Amino acid sequence: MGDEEGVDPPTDFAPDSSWPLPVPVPVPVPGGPDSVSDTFNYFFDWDSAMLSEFEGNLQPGHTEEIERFDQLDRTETRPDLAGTFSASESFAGGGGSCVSGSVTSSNPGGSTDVLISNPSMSSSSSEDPPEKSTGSGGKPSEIPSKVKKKGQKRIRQPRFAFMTKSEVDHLEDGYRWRKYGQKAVKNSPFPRSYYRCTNSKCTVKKRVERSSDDSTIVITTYEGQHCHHGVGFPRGGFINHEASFAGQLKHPHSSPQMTGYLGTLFPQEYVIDEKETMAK
DNA sequence: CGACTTTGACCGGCGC
DNA sequence: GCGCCGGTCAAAGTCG
Repeated sequence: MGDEEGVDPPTDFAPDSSWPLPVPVPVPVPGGPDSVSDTFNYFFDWDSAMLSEFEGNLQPGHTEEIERFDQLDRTETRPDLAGTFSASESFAGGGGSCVSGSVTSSNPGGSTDVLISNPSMSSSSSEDPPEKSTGSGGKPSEIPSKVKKKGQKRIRQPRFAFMTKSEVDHLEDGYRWRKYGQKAVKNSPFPRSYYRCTNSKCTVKKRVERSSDDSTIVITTYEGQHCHHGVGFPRGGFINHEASFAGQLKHPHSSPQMTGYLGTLFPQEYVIDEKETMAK
């Protein structure tokens, strides 16, 4: 009945519902801008990662993995970790937003709680600020025009970044995004745009910026994980090029169809096999 | 009219 | 302690 009527995420992380976030092509940014290099410090064995994700989703233990992954994310700048994580460890917990923290919930009856359950979700929840009361004691209740939830430490969600060669900054990925900010980044002539999933129950965010090294390369960093289907998203269907992208990665050398598919949907010149391209 | 983008300001973390 | 910088907010503007 209603448990899978489209809007609500299925009870649990079914492979077709919670997208393993796009595709973190393991691209070591060449000389990378410090702002992103940390993200790229991870070198996933994406093949395994994807498999792990799909297979592991249904396992009850993924909760722990999520937390673990979250920790990994926080260790970001540890080069020693690069290439050390096995995909199953690092990606299986790709979970983020909708589960972060406590997880999942899966709340068969309603997905709403899922979001709120995350104590660390300080940044978002803008939709329904429960009570930012934390006033932190510093600010007078006098309406600080821009009062933020203080006192709460911002814990980042697991992030995945990938580079795509494209002329457009904002690539279609099957989800609707609302831009909530743009900032000039240091060491880069290009601004960085901040997007948030328009789904009120979803706190996934993504940053989009162009590589200062190669302006044709768009660096997209996802934070969190969708807990809903993309727009017009047929269950299990790949409409999202990033998802397709993922599929492509699973068969980097034997999926000509996917390549064609991508080409059809997205005229831009996407670099699918960046492992090769960037490796040069 | 609602949804989305733009943009300036604010806040917190971090390095010096 | 101070300043820089990334990230976010929210008012105003734009568009369909």
